[in-house]
Amino acid sequence: MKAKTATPPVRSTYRHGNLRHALLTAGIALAHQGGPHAVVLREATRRAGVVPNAAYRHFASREALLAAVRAAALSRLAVAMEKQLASLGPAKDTLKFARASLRAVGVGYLHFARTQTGLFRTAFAIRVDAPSLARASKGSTGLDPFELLGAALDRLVRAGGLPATRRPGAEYLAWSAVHGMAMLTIDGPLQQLSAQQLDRLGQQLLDMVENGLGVA
Amino acid sequence: MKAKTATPPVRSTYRHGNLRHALLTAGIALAHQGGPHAVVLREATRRAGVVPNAAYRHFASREALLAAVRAAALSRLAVAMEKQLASLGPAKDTLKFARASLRAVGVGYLHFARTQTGLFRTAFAIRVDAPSLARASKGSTGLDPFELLGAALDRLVRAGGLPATRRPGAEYLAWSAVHGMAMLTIDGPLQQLSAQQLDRLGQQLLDMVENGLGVA
DNA sequence: TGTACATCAGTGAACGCGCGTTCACTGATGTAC
DNA sequence: TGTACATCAGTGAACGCGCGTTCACTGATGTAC
Repeated sequence: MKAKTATPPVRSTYRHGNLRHALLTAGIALAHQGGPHAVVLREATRRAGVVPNAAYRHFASREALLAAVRAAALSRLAVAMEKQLASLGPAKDTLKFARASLRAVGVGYLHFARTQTGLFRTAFAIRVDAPSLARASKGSTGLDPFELLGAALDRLVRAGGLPATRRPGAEYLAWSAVHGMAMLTIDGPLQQLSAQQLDRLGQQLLDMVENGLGVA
Repeated sequence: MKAKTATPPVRSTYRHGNLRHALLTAGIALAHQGGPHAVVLREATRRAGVVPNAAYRHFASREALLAAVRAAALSRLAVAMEKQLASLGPAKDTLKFARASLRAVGVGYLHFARTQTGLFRTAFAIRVDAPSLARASKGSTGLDPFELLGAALDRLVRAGGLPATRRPGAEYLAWSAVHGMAMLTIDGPLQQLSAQQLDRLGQQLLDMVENGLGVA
């Protein structure tokens, strides 16, 4: 069960150069394959080829390192969602495009949870509160995952696809559905489904959300 | 941060009597206030007033104790859902009753997650696969949480409230929505909402599920 | 009803573990003159 | 362009921690005769 680093910690210079970055990278790698629990300060320093307490020059505590990793994970989630949005191609029909945007956000979320399970777990470890989410967790468009969902819903309202009266709270409903399926996919009974089956079920879920929200 | 047991470990007899039960009870209490991580074998023995290794007469490992606690947590979840179902009163209109049943299942789930957070977390720690769920995780009606949901959906189909063609997979869609909201309530941005707001949002979620599933 | 004995639940002591964190240090770097 | 020096990134050694788990034991219990 003990993970050995492939790259031996070789270093010619006394100074590391960019230890903070190296620790963060190592932390992300640990989170990637093992979730938040695997983000172990000593292991991160080992991978960076540095003595354990060296980490304290850059992070106040293990918790601080984990927080940075979590922010990075959220940022990657945002990027994954943006990638799905970008794959939509240019908008011809505004309404269709708006609907497709909402679905793309959901698909990106589900896909990230499935393929980057460790990071997904880390992103939602213990608590996601607005302030901490606001930090370095943005994607390349400058929006965090939650804001991307909100923007998609707003676009849908503007395009006439969602009655404005149903807009308030809609992000929580849509997020719940998608987040729940993500969780059941990585921890629950949906684990044994194939990628294809999961894709189909994901589409059914998005159908349910659209219909349930009253999307035209 | 160190939790001291209120009841001192007093025991007159050499034999404990029912140590297995005492350990399980202690484990449940630990899970209740602290989630799966708080289920620490040594602490359970401390609370049972027994030496650490005594636990090994009854559980093969810490993991075995945790599994038993998890099953108990699932069972309590089932009971919570059954309680909501029982509160419906006698059925006059079959269709109305069937719809109310589905909602009751969801409300019970959400309420359990909110009020028994530690146990809810424990029930869904790491993996919930069908076989392990089948063990001692039933409620008083002999159904586990997932089966209760399935039964509610079946009843709805029989009552004509849900087209049979939409039945397959419906439990995963409904479960996703409710499970997601439960998670966001205990770990996510829904934490700061009041009980009243959460109740309202929960009802909105169930509306979405009904509409989205095509419930008549 | 009384005694001998096997069973096995709980004891006592001890392990090795890797973790996060603290301390006083050393020596490369970049800046001021 | 050359030297003196302050800075502070990384070192080396060591802690205490509580954990899960193993070992050989002891002594109460219940059963067989």
